[in-house]
Amino acid sequence: MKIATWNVNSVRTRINHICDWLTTNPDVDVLCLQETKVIDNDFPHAPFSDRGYQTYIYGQKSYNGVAMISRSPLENVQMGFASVLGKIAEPSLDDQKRLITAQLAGIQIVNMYVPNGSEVGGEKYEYKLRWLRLLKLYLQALLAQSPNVLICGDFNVAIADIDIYDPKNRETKVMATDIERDTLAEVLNLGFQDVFRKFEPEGGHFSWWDYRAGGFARNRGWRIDYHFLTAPLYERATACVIDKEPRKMPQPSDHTPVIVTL
Amino acid sequence: MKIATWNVNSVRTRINHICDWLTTNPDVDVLCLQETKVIDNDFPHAPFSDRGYQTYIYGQKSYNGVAMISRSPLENVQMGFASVLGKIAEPSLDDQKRLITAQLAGIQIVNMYVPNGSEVGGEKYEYKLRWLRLLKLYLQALLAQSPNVLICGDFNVAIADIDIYDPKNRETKVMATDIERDTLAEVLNLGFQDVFRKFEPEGGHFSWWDYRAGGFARNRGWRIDYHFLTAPLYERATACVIDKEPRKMPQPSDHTPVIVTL
DNA sequence: GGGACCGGGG
DNA sequence: CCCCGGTCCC
Repeated sequence: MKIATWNVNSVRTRINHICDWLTTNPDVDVLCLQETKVIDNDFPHAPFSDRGYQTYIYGQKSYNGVAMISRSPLENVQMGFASVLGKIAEPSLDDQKRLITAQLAGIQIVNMYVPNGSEVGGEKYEYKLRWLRLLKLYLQALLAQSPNVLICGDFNVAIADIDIYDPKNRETKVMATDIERDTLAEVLNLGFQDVFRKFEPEGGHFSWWDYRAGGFARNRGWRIDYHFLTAPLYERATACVIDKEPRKMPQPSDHTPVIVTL
Repeated sequence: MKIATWNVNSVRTRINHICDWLTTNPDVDVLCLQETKVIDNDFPHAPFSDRGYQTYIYGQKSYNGVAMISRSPLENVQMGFASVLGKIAEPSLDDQKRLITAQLAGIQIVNMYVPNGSEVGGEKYEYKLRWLRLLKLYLQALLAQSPNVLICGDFNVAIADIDIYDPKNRETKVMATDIERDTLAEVLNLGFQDVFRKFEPEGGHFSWWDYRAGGFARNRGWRIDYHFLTAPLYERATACVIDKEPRKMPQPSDHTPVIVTL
């Protein structure tokens, strides 16, 4: 089974890129999208259903939005924190549509778009940290039901220095501060491992390059898109690759897909 | 000699269409553009100079803007009413960049983008009529200097019922009212003839189709782009054609080129 | 419907 | 740098 994650930065703008990518990657079973940036009523279902995919969407206007595109029907699709946790202490953490989960073949797949955080120490940064803390409770609840949990998406955190083209002054950079790393580590310590690192110990592998200042041309990237797997899935995994091809196309997303093979 | 007029609805958005069109129409000597929608500092000169064309521009931010693209250098380029008339009674008629003229091989070529008028009877409609009245004085001044005057561009008036796909209720439609026609006729009565009609008496030939409601697919068009010629040039003319091909391309301008052969 | 600008977000 | 959503204009 192949599961992919891709922050597409608008599913409508990128629909042709996504369809072309599915055509050249027909063995991908589930594609997890982030930043669909579209309300559910306007989601382009037809391009996917025409190609034989099911679509599961959780969108909002303008910002955020996640979706799962699957060859086979998914089961028990749940959107947002509250759908899993019941009443949550800070309901505003579900205002932004960033989290969808479903089951396929005994695997609990969680697709997420972690808040970016904007500026270190700002209000959005604090929201990001609170979001990650609630994510821990959310995943605890899922882990209580299944040992096979895969979480993937745009985590907006480079978890190690080798995941940033230039980690200098990283404490000033959102996505790179110790507190973000530690807060995410608290989540991952529930029993999730970075499957990309099972196969690739070296740095210099990135999943996002800023549109500005020729980030991609100069390979000034960050690895912020991941698949984190619980032990049974981690053992099963036979590959995890970053596909840089879509980032080379005209008018690309700033992110590129990451694919895990189980 | 071939002279073309084309309202491109943004020269930057349409630059590839324009260059492709020049490549397939290498015998066009002068291309008059309207609605360049770009300030002079941002005009894309290079695509034209790379292909061996001179560029003469008179632009503004967002709206309006005209340009002349020529294989040979043009002479005595003048922008706006005041450059020809000196002080004008209503200087605001030069606030919008809609008028450029130059000479080539003894022909005075005038490239214009007549105000649209927005709604019949409104403030912009009145501005359009005043603009056309000043145009008459402007052309009188040019005619005093040369018998060979060609005026072309987007006139935003369908001069006869056969120039509208459906002339019903035309008194309510801007670009079709008698007062617009009469005001433009006052200009043309200085000695200009519609050279398209030298070769084509039938209706159903249009140069503009609204983007909305499938205007082009249903051929709901208007003929509002013209070449009007003084007698010596009118006699010389051997062809005048509307080239609908660019309007069939993806992401086209709503107007298509009109080419006169002298 | 499709340009352009602006302001917000990354 | 590029996306979105408003607003203006045609």
